[in-house]
Amino acid sequence: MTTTPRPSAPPLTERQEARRRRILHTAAQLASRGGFEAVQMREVADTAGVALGTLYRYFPSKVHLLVATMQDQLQLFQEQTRKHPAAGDDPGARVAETLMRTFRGLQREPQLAEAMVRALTFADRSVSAEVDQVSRITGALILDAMGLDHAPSREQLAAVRVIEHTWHSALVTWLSGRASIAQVRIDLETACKLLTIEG
Amino acid sequence: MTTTPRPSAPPLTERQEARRRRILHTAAQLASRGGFEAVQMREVADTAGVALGTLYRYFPSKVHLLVATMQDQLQLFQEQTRKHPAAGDDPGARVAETLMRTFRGLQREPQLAEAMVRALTFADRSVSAEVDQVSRITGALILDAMGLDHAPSREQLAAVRVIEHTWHSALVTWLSGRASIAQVRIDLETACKLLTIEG
DNA sequence: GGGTAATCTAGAACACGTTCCAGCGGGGCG
DNA sequence: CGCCCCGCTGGAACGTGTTCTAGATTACCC
Repeated sequence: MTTTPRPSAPPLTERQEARRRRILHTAAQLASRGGFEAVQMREVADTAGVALGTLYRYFPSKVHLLVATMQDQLQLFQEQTRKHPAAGDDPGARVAETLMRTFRGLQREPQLAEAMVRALTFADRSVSAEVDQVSRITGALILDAMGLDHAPSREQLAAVRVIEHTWHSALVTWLSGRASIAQVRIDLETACKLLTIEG
Repeated sequence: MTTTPRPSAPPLTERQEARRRRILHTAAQLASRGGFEAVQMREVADTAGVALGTLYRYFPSKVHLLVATMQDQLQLFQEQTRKHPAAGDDPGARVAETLMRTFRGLQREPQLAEAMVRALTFADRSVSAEVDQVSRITGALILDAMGLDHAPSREQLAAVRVIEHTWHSALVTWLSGRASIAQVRIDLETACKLLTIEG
């Protein structure tokens, strides 16, 4: 569940893996400075030391590139969270706390967050596989935080979906300056009530 | 609450109002055909019979244009809904039903829906006022469907926010082909449970 | 009607995502 | 070793959103 880099593609050589990393790192760096619009494909290519055509061979569009960056970052958060899981006896509270921690992680680089989330929501069908992967990681994050000792019920899975929707949409409203962090917390906590209530 | 076209701007002359309408109509028409990317500013201007500069005077960006289109469409739905409100004794069910109706309305012109929603989620801070207006209409739609005879409680308002998040995000996942209509219905119904439950 | 300021038009120009092409280099295979 | 294929490079070129400019038209006030 932790690594699914290229399901059905030939494995990359070491140099290629290094290139891919350089590109992702450059994208994150540029995004951290100026957000979505500061990630310019020519500049990414130059800074990462690859030709523009090569950049497009690795990531077929700017959106693909930034969604891949989001995958990267989310996996880092996931590892962090597994090392230091949220405490508490209420599953809903643990989930809300975990998501708020992730939120604060994103908040530390708001421009990077803006770039990744804009890409994520702007993505069309050609990126749906990659976006789905992000969604899967997010879902895993939530399920981890629930700390179940058995398989989740149908109701729980439905609740997780709504929490995920709330997470994404709240992120968007925060990034566009239409909601405060406090409001995001309230929204997440409200959605998490679905976990502890028998519908 | 129904009309807030230009909060603090000089009123438009008749010719100007007609131009604005022509532009919005053209945008919706082009979007219906080919979605977001088919709405090309030059073509909108040509078809609407205005100069490119004029188009940009009325709508400062493609995103502004499509968000305004969304406002337009949503208000139509709102009028429809007020004429034929959803029946049923459970507020949550009424809300879910109302949103599903709106959903099916959008489904009738999927390309138009795609264009409007892509614009809505891609919007940056410079469009936040307009996006907020869309959010307000959506909220009103939900509150109408709840059919309250008194002011909504804090918990109810919180639930409405989560329902709205779910609505937006579910719309996005449906448009990008990652969720079926049935799944969207389930997600909305799940979120609507928050209304009938005392937190 | 005349004057003036705002608005509109036509079209060039610019920025950036994306595509394409010609040539080069390195790694595997005979 | 020589050859070939594949990926990489550098750079031109294209499409579309956005901006800018000069001149025509309109709206409005006297």
